[in-house]
Amino acid sequence: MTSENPPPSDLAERALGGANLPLLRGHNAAVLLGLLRAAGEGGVSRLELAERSGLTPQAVSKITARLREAGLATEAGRRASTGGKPRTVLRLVPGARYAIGLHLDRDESIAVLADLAGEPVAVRRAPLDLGAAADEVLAAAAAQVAEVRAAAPGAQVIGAGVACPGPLDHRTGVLHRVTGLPQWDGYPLRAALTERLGLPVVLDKDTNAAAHGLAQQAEGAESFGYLHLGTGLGAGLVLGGAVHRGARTGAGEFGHQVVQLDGPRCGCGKRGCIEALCLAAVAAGEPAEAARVLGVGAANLVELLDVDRVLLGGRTVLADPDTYVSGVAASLDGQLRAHGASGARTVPVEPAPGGARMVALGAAHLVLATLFASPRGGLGRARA
Amino acid sequence: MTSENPPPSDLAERALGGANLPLLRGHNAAVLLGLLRAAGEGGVSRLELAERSGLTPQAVSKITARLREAGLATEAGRRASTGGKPRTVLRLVPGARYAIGLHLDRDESIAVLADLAGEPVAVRRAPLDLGAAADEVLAAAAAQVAEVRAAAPGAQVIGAGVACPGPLDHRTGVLHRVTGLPQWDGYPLRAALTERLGLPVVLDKDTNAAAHGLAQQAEGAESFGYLHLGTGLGAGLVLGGAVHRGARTGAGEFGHQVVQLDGPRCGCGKRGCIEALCLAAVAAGEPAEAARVLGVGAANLVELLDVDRVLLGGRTVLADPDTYVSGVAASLDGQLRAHGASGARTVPVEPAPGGARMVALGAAHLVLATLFASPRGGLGRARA
DNA sequence: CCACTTAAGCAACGCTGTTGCCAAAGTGCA
DNA sequence: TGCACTTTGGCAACAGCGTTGCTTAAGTGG
Repeated sequence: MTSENPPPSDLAERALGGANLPLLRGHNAAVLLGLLRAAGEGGVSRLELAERSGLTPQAVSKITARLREAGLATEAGRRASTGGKPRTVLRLVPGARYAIGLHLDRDESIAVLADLAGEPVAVRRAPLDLGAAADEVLAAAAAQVAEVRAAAPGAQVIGAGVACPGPLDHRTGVLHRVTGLPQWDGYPLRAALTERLGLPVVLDKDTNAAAHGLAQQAEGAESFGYLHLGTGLGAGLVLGGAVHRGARTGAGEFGHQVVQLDGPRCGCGKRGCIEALCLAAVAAGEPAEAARVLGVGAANLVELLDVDRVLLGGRTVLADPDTYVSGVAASLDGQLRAHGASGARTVPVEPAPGGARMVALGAAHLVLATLFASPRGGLGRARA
Repeated sequence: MTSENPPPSDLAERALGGANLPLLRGHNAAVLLGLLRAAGEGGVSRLELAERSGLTPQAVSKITARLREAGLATEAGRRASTGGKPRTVLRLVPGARYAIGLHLDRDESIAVLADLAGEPVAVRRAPLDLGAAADEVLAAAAAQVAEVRAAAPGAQVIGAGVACPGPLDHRTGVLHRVTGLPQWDGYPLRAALTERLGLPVVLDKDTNAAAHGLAQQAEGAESFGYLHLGTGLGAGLVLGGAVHRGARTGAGEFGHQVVQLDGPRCGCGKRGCIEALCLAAVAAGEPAEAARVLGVGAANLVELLDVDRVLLGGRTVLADPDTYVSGVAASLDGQLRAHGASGARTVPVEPAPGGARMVALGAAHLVLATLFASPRGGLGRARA
């Protein structure tokens, strides 16, 4: 790769659609990088890359040669022979690039340094008062980022992904009214951090960052809903392999889905919101009832969007994972079975792996994603 | 266009991702065709196509020359001069290709012949008993298709889109248990019709076909929910310009969203489904209450997916559009305003245009869509 | 009538993936 | 040990894509 790829996902002021050769080149490079990442430490041979990408073996040879020249990939051993010359295995070079992930939560912040393979290289966790002055918060965040960068001196860091609670605009990087923290309303966090860190910054909701990270890890998880039960209740949606943010980054408002017409009033002003019902059950020490309600909401989500699975996370869930996972699964199954009749479909409910740093790692993945292409995206397949 | 484009959206046995030059060529041709269609009868100049696609003017000249050679586009007058040579206007040739749209409903079927511009050229409406034997239904459908084809003898028909109620698999073209019509369970309708009609066939749910058609018509309707209230209640979802079908074409099960925990039992076996509540209100002669409930469900959908607008259709709505549109709008607004606080966002609620033949026309659009590219899809924009 | 402006095609070009061919590097049997 | 065979993967030539530089076409306006 003698010249840099055009960034596959940019600000995208307007999607134009026309494609030219440099774009084609960058796209194919991103596709192969995506396949290399998916192969993990085991690696892939050139011919396997050709099969999976639809490119010819010769094209794969050329493109991987550029990737190796750029230091992004390397040869790593060879397969067993099947009667002829054994296949050479190619592997991603994890240390070729790094990305920062920063999770700014209400009372703490977590920063990670992730390598090209998406593995965390360094993690820093520190208390944070998101209600403090903006400059104070930015300084703390910058210091934390500097600490994780110190873990790999000289590393080529391509950007920082920042995950926050509450409504925000992913495209402009501006925060909206974070519940209970009015001082952040309208604050251009991405611009401020870009300047402070000297790095490209992407900003997203915490649930979206988590969902994005989970989408990279779970193998065939093309579509799922990630339900986050913590101080509030939110969701991240992955549809067709990509995070669905909606027209204004507002998608995923799962907590204020009404599941009880004219039910008890919620803090948001509506009645019968699932968040109000769930949190009331949690407060009353009835996690089983909370899980039942959550399962009904999950069933609504599954039926409306036809997702493959449901993942659960957040502090409340992490405190008692078995109760929630089995409770939600039972409730969800009951709903689907009642409805499904012959369909008899079951949707797996699982705890989201990764623990507390999952959101920060997902934020780092948001940055890394600019280098890779998911198999779904792009023009389609090359060969008829 | 000396050789045929590779079909941009095919069976897609597996999305591979790699792109080569023929694919690039077909993609750009599809992009320009999409822009030509969007321009309508007014047409577009080459330079405007270049701006909107991101391609260079010279590339647009070459590609449009191929399109003109293939008969898909033509020159149509010129713009007023701005001091130099006036721009030549290009326009789609509507009669260059046609597509069949077939809506098989429970008690009637509607067939349309649509031209390249998506306009209906012929419409046939006939009673149909979907409960009859498969051969009988197929014969009736084939006869109806022959009738609309007769309206344009010699027309080049590229395929037929077929819209059905109930669950089905869009990818394989197999019907699942259509409510109340068990004989269709597992029937490979697409394969049967492909053979019978001698045309490529795409099969989709009626609500998806409607949503797809509406997505082509409404200008900037990148994302919306189409709610269909007829004998049942369903939805078609358009997210990011494309119909969202989910992993198994099961998305859009809006009617059995639970909005009343432990509410009245629904025919599906669950409790408090929005369909049961709505239809009960309709049966009781209380359309205002039905609209209120529908509005709560619409608010759930809007908040979960962050769509731009809500469209209403279906027989029940068509019978009393004003009541439903204003009732749902009021209910939806109330929900969003209560929640939104400063956001104060309003989501327009509109009746779906097109009347009874809308689903059939949308089905025809499903076929035509294989020729066009939406501005969102593809690799991105060409020029930095 | 002529200078100027704008549109659009021609020709040469750089670069993409593709094709045909050959060297490299193994296996397995004689 | 040697040789036939299989498979991998690079080299070289190539067709075809959009791009660039330039020319021609077709208007306006003084």
